[in-house]
Amino acid sequence: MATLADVARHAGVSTATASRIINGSPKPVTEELRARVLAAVAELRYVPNAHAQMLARSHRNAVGVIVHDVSDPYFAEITRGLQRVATANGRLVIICNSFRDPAREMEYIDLLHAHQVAAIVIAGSGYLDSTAASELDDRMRAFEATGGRIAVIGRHQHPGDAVLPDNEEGGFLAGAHLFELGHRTVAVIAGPSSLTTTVDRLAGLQRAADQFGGTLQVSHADFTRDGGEAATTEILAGDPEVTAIAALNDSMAVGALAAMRTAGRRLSIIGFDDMPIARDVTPALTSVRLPLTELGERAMTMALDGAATDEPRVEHVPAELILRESTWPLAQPGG
Amino acid sequence: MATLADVARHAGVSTATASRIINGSPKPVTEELRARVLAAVAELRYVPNAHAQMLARSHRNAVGVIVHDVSDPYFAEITRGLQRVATANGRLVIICNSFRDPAREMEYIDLLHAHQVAAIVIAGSGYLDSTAASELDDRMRAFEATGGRIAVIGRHQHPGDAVLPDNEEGGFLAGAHLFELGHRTVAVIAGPSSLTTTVDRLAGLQRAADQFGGTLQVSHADFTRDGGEAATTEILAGDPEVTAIAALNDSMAVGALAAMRTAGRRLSIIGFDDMPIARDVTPALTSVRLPLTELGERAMTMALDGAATDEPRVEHVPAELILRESTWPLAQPGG
DNA sequence: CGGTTCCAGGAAAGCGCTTACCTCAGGACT
DNA sequence: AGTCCTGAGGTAAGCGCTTTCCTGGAACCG
Repeated sequence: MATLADVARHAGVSTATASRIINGSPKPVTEELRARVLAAVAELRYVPNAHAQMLARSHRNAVGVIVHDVSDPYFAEITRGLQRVATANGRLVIICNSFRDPAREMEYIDLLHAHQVAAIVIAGSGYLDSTAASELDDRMRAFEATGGRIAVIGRHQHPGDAVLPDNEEGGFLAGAHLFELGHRTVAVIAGPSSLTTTVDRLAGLQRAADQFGGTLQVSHADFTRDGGEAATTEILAGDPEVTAIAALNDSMAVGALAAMRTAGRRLSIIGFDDMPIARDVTPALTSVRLPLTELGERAMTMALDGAATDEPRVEHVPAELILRESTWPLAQPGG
Repeated sequence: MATLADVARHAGVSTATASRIINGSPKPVTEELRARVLAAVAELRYVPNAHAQMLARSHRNAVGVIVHDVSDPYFAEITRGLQRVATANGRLVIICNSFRDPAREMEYIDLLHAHQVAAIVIAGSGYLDSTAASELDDRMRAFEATGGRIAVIGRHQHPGDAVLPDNEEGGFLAGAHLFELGHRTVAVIAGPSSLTTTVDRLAGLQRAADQFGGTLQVSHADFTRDGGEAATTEILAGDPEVTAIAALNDSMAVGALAAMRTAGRRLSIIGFDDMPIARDVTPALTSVRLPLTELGERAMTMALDGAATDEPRVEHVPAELILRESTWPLAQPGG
């Protein structure tokens, strides 16, 4: 493993000079030395040790990202936005999957902290469990105390920079849409009740139910396609009053579609997030859109130009109803 | 920012003792000192500087992953497998998106090299451009020369550890299936011709065509859904002899389905990769399955227990045809 | 020509940790 | 009583790099 010292020796200069040349420091250097050093670098295949650099400069270059699961399309979209902004700013991105486990999340915060990242972006619903939440806050605060910035996406209970999709409003939009179509009893396939996303969307749905005088039948699944399929199978076997389904994300809605196909039934269904797949299933899914990539971009932007302001900045991002073919007026089944 | 020295001072011990206690070194220490140090750690919210640790130990802990694009479901699946194995081994994973750009890929190799990762896994088709390929090889070799391990997924031209899905055989499977159903002229929506994945799958398809006496009409897209949709629109407007389509990945196949729906036409279509979405579109997509998560797991396993063997290890992973509803015998259109 | 500026380049002090080696008691042994 | 351990803890030498400060000589001035 070639070191700077090797390069310097090889080129017959001091490490100081070699370092300056390699990093293109403003200090003037003779062309000849520069050439010698560069030649040595090439010959020795020298690659600077990033850890030593980090230690010597106090410059923090990397940024950390904690998501529930990158391979979930929802987070994949967010991550895409995060990465775009980060790499545009020349930052190295370290991505961590928390798998919705607060403990793991804390570990990762410490890990990223230890790696001296300049900022951490945490995406994904928060935890209702207040012990977990406050321990997390502790960790975040410790990190921020050392000059790091934290931005969260969709986690409004954290007091700090945040970009917040309006989940409550989204829930209301979904509910209002269904009730306006004449549905009176709507089955809701919710996510885990420990997540704020679930709670918020549910709250919006409930507000719509109250306002339109409808009824909600809530069951809980795990935000996965298969969970949605299973939940729907039960719904179809249950209360015949149910004429429409609201799934709290598109993955579960897709599973619901499969269950209905299997059962040979067709209820109106609305999803959430408007993931790319929504327009490619049959019927194309009506969904409450959240601009995921944009959420990521905004959060990373916020995290990177941190320190500019000292008081928490909060950006709200509205939800939007995307009408497609999976919802129809109650009177004319079969849409 | 609290340092080890701060903790030591606070607890009234030397940094050596503090370090030993914090890292749980085997050296025996009085209970009292241990308690004092741990208390200081908690009070000061001390988090060790990972860079300093890396530098002091010569231990390499992180592993790097380079993929074309994590938010592409194909790579999301692979990444999932990579992560599973890596975190199970207590490794930090650094994920980099090359966006199919060899130059960026080289940058990332150097970056990961600089970060002293223990291993690098590169997933995704290689580049046919021989200049790019050889420069890449150069970089990899330099990294390996310092004791790092490299494993590639689906890139057979790299001389080193590799796990290789059998793309050629997959292409053959797809072609054979279509020709056996009685189709004689098959339109192929290929990926960029600069990628080996494209070339290999195409070769298999061609072998099937030769063997069954069929004809291929190849057009190139970019492996995206929209690219597939556009290509299909052209195909439908072209040669009426075409009765089936082979898309070289599922994303493009999904786009093709959309184009057919728009045009009101229904040709048999087969996809590639068997991504999760394949079973949820209508008609459900017949596809050549590659065990993506497994590819990731195997590659990471290989990369991590490196140095065990010195000669390159190559694992071949077979492709498998998954029959669904998007292909049917030529005689009975409408499947 | 002596003195003042410049300027290219080097010496060396860290950055925050780990760890090999050393010290110093107290106890066991001959 | 004198020698040797042995266990608990400290000292300090790096790990590979950056950067401040210093040096020696060339260029410039009156």
